Amino acid sequence: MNHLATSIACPDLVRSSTARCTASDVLRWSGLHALAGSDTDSVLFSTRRVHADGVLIHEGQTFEYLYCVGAGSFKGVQTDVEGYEQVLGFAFHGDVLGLDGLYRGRHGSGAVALEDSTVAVMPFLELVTASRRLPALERLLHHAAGVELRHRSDTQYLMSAASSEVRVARFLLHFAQRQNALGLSERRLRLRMTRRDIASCLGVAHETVGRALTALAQSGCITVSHRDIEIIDAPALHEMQRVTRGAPRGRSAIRASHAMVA
Amino acid sequence: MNHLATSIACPDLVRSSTARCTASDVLRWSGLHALAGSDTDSVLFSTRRVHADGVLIHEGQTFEYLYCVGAGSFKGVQTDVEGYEQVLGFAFHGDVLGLDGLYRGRHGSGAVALEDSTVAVMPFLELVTASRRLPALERLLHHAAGVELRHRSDTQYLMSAASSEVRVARFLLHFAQRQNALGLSERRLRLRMTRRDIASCLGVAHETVGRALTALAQSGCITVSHRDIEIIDAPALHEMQRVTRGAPRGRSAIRASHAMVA
DNA sequence: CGGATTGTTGATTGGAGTCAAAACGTGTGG
DNA sequence: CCACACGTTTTGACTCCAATCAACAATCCG
Repeated sequence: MNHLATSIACPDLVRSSTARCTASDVLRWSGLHALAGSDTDSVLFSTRRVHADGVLIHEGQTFEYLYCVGAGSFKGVQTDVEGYEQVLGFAFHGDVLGLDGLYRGRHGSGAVALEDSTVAVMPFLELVTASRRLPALERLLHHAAGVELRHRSDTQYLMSAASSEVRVARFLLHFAQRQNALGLSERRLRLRMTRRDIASCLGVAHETVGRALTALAQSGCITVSHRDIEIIDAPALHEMQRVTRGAPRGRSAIRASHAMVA
Repeated sequence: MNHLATSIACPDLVRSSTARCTASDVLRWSGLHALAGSDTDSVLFSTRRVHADGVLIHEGQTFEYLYCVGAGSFKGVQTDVEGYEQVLGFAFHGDVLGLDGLYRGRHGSGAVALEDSTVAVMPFLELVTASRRLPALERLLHHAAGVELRHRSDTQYLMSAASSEVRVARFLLHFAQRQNALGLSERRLRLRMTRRDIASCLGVAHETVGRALTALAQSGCITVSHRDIEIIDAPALHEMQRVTRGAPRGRSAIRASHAMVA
């Protein structure tokens, strides 16, 4: 996967300070295979290894780099004055981290590795200037922003569910969908994060996440073994996940489709 | 504020199809005053009026335009299969709508006007090509993405609060802060949205929003009259808003600052 | 004026937060 | 290799907050 074009020949033992990857690699990681070409092969990024629980981005840090996850996984966090750590979301292979630094040149949220991980380090200003020559890099940036916004919406959707069981069911389905998009199994899930991280992200107590998981297991939807979860009855999970807050009493959806503006 | 440069002389009766504004206007609306110059004066956008409850962006619509709010306000919505309308956030003067269309070229969420409003219509592809010549437009795009991501984080923070009263207090403070950033009063707030919209955004029942408001009023923090809210005791509101889920039991914040990776 | 939407208030009840304790896993150092 | 400490996970019991249902008042429309 790594084109070590001009670099050292021992891929496995490359020092993190010297390891490099190309923009084409990043494009492929992000799912933009068609945009990887000979021109982007010549754009090199350094890579950085982050061990489990290591901090890739500190909250409040000045914005300099964007990172693309090559291997491993991260959680996005925001710590409030009380020291409570709110988990904003999770990032996996191909996701770009650090985009919130676009606001006022400071990272409003941090990124912490859930396991030993590797990222491509993309200096933002260089990326921008290079993107004026290379539309592929421009597309990469826009795509990354779109994906990030999409993930935020999804997370809000998770949190909006009324019951905790529904939230957990949605979380599992969402997780499975992302795994599937990466070519992994959508049935066998290995959770990289703790129950507490999930709980923070869903806005419930961490005990509640556990209870919801055992409840879902007892109803036959899933099996749970530590952090390994297997989805047994996906349709049942989907059915469970549908229940939202309140009845669709208003006809707001209908009204909306009427209220089209020319 | 609007430069009706070459247009008709009766501003109030201008047809939406003919009204125009310049990129400099949009830059100023977004707070990027320093970037507005003679070069951006020559870039024209058409404007569009949307009456109250009018739909600016339909969910699922193909992505063509970005919109910058010139006057009025909007809510971002996502309707699920059941017809339940989840409010993702609110947009005011200077906010850019439609960025979630960057993901797969379709708008994942819609935008509905809370009152009669006006937006600048920016064709995305034209904006991108123009931005290669004009760094100011490039900056505009990045700034808009940063602001959008910031708003999403803020909304997640609102929803993460344990008690409903805290959520509402945070919502008011957040709202006041945005009003203040626009040069409006941070004490006198006029809510443009219904209690139900707020409730959806905060993830609580709409009755609960009302109860929380009356409770905050009875404790002397605020006064409430319909949709007009005055913040009487801002420090007390801040104090109220601090309470988060659970005690700061772990030393995660401390550990994080130790776990710096080179 | 009348209908619909919005907002408020009350009574009830279930669900989830909280506290507590124990089982389980993991990694560390003796 | 074992012992120990620490974090994670699970389970239980209790309490209370907020969802829900319901009725009503206020407001905004045409």
